[in-house]
Amino acid sequence: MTGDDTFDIAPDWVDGETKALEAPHDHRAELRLWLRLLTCSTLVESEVRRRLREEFDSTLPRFDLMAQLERAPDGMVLGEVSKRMMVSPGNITVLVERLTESGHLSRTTLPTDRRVQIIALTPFGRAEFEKMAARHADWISDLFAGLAPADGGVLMDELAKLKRSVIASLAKGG
Amino acid sequence: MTGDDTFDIAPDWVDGETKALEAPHDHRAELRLWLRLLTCSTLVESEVRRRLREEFDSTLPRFDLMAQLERAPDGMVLGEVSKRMMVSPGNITVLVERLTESGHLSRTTLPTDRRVQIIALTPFGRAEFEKMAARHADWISDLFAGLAPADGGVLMDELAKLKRSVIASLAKGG
DNA sequence: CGGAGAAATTTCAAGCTTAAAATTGTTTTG
DNA sequence: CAAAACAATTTTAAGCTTGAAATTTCTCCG
Repeated sequence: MTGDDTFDIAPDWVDGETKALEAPHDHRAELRLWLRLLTCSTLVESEVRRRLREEFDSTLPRFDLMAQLERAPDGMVLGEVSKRMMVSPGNITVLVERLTESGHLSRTTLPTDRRVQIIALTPFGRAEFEKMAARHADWISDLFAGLAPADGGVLMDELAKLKRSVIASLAKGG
Repeated sequence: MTGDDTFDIAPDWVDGETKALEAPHDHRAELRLWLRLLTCSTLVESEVRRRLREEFDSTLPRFDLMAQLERAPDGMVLGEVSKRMMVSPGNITVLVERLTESGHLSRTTLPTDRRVQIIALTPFGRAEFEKMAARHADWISDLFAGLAPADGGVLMDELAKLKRSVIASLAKGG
């Protein structure tokens, strides 16, 4: 596919614009960038999963769920949690089931609308989460320690631009 | 760990000048950076998964496996694939099973060492993969289109630094 | 040779994830 | 008011993922 000029010869009925759309653009730079981004986040993420399991016998999804609830002392509606975590509603159902069994979460049906489930951290769940969150912050800090503060700032900015690009593309093309 | 990445505005205080704010236990900058990184890769990754399913009735793990095999015309040992993909060996077993059933992969036992399985793309598998890879490159290109080439370059460099930091931290003894 | 140990892979049990269908409850409308 | 539309959640079926245990096959050393 590389070093191949097959596509330079286009039928006459292909106008400039169509040809441009169909020509094999060089997407290598974007692909490499994407692979590198994915590598970084996979490395960090699997290390975090490993340590959550080893130190707390817990999982990342559970940690994330509790993190969402931490800032909502009065609890949160299931659907809201699902949206914030960007996962399917059915997924939340299972996680909540487990965390309720283990005493980390409480769950209430809203009296005024019995379709709605509200979940919140129990005092026990909150205490457990705080332990985990403190360790989690340490881990991330260690993993990122080799990055100079200035580089961290640049990375924040560039990732913000990337995020805008991705969201714009999703909104436009779906 | 997926999440809202609430911090959309780049923090001006993350730079060399304001080190005073970096108290010993303040890990907020790293946490925010990590959340943003994760948000970006989650956004891209789930879109890629969605499209692989919709357009090809396939999955990201299968695509990744085939991608590893694409540049190995003589095939690759299972363990090598597992290392390169950074997933467990048992995982590869299942993926290979499915892709072999569907005719995308061939699998041979090495005659000189019957413990060793060698897998390779079949011609059909290669053809299918090439279709998918072309589309995949287009998707990534679109998603990243809002990022100026210069920003892409900066991002590559900064992610390289981050990757080094993470790997160094993992090696040191996390 | 023969057994200990190492290496490659598979199996297993448990958990996560999703899309789609089903369920339950509420609201709107004819 | 009932029926239809809508909303929140759960269920279901399928697939991915992992760590640990098991299996098969080699290799090495006495």
